[in-house]
Amino acid sequence: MSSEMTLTPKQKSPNGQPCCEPVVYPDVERSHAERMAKIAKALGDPIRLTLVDVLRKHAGKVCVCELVPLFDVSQSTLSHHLKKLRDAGIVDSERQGLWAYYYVIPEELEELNRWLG
Amino acid sequence: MSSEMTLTPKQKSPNGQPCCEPVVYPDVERSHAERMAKIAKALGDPIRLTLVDVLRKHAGKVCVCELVPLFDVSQSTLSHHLKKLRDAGIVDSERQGLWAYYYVIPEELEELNRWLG
DNA sequence: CGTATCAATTGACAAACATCAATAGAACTG
DNA sequence: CAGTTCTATTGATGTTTGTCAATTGATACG
Repeated sequence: MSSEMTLTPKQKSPNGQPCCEPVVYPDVERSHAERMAKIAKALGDPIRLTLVDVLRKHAGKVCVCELVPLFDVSQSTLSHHLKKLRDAGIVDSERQGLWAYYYVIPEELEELNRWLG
Repeated sequence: MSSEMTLTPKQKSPNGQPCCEPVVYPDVERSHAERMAKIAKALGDPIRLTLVDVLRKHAGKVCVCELVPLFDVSQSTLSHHLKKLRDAGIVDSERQGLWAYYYVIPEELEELNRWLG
C-alpha cells in the first residue's frame, strides 16, 4: 500500500502479454474510501452543500422553517435533502415542540477534509 | 449574506402567521456551491475517490492499464468513471501511443478543500 | 496488410435520485 | 375537542447513475 513507488512510463511491450503489472496501489483503505465517498456524495448536490454551509456557520441549531425559504424547492424536497444529510451522518436534528432544529456534526467532515488536504 | 446573525430560538407563535422569517442566509454564492457540489459529486463514488487517491499520490501520470486491475469492475466501467472525473475537471489525460495517462489537477480540489477546512 | 493491444463509446438495464403534490403525524392554540 | 402550524412520509414521475458486454477506433508489430 506504499504510495512511494516509481512509475515506470510505458514504452512498448505488446508482444503477446498484456500491457503491464499494476505498479501503483490505492493508499486509502476500501472502507475508508467508502465512508468518504458517502460523505462526498451527500455534499454532491448544490442544495445540500448550501444547507451544510448554512448550518456550519451557526454553531447552534437552525430551525427547518428558516431553511425552507432559502431554497426554490418545496418543503417536502427540502425535508428529503435533510434526510439524506442525516443518513450520511453529516447532520443531526432535534425536535422541540413543533419545530425541528438541525445542526452539523463537524467531526464527520473531518475525515474527508483531511484526505482532501 | 453575512454569517454572523444571532439565531433566535423559536418559542411559540402559531397564531395565524407562518412561523418565521429566515434569519440565516447561505454564505456561499450559488455558483460557488454548484462548482463545489459538482466536485463532491464526482468524488461521491468509492471507485472514483480511490482513483483520485491513486493519481494524487503520483505526481506523475498513471497509465489506465495500471488502474484497471486495481478494481473489480470492467474496463469500460473504469473508463466511464475516468470520464466522469474528467468532466468534473478533477483529472485530465494525455495519450501516448497506445496508452492513456491520467493525472490529477490539484487546483480543482482546492476550492472544496478550503470550504471544508 | 493482417493481427494484437489498449482505451473509449454504445446500447441496455436495473437501481437510485430529485422533485412535486398530497397526506399523515405531532404538537400547540383557543 | 376542532382547527392550525410545522415536519416527515408516501406515491408518482422523469432523470441520472453504475454496470456490463459488445463494438469501434487508434496504434503498434511482424
